[in-house]
Amino acid sequence: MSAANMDVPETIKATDDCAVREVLDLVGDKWSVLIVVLLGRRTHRFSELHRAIEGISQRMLTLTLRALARDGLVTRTPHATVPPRVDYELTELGRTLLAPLTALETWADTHRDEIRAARRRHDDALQSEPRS
Amino acid sequence: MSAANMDVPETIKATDDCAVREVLDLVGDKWSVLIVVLLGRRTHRFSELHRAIEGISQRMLTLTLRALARDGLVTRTPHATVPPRVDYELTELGRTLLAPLTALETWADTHRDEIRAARRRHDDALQSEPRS
DNA sequence: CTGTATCCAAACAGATACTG
DNA sequence: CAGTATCTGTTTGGATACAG
Repeated sequence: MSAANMDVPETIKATDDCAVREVLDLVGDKWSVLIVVLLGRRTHRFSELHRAIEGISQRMLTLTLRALARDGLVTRTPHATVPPRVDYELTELGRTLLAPLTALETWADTHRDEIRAARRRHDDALQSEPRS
Repeated sequence: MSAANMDVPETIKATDDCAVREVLDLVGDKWSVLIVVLLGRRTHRFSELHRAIEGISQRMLTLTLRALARDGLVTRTPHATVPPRVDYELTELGRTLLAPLTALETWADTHRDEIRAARRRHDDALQSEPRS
């Protein structure tokens, strides 16, 4: 825990003091974490990312990278070559995010089956007792 | 890490093998983590959550709770009293999520200022060199 | 190659009114 | 009290065409 839990305020404002919300606003979208994880492995250029992340559109890749750069998680390095080439790399700040992200990933790996089981159980229950 | 990182596949499919994506699909929305954190403190009833989470609509609270219940993260316990009363509680699975969530929260707390600084720096740079 | 611009469809989310 | 139903506005994201 981050020191003592302060006062443990009874009321939480989503837009306010909640730190988790901030992270989620940063990387809670569809593609950010994938990009961060990929860049955690090594520097990638635009087209590499585009190929690596199956299903992402050019538009979303651009937008997501721009947001990550704005938040100081990745750097954008254009090379004045022909053809042009742009490298994306994790910043120091971005690299620090890898650890907690990995923790989440581990959790997902560990409990993936439980979640699926719970979901099946829940959905089955709806089938057997749609008796209002 | 969850054992050896497999093959470290070069290509990641967003809908596929990425475990992080699964967690984010679970709690990556606007309200889920807040609810999980609140329920991590103690059991809450519907109206308590509604009051505690400033800004959430009844609709979103219902939908989010339903999703969390479906994924096996919270339990829903209706009491046949007058007036009716429904208690929401974290499941064992839900409680295991608190740790990685806290890790993220800590990260956010720690780096919040850096992010804001990076954002300002970035936005200022756009002001000073809109020279195409 | 690395984007931008535009258009459009679907998902998301709030407000409000109503029900058991 | 604890929802459900509906309607609507906003946001998100893909497809496509085009540009430096």
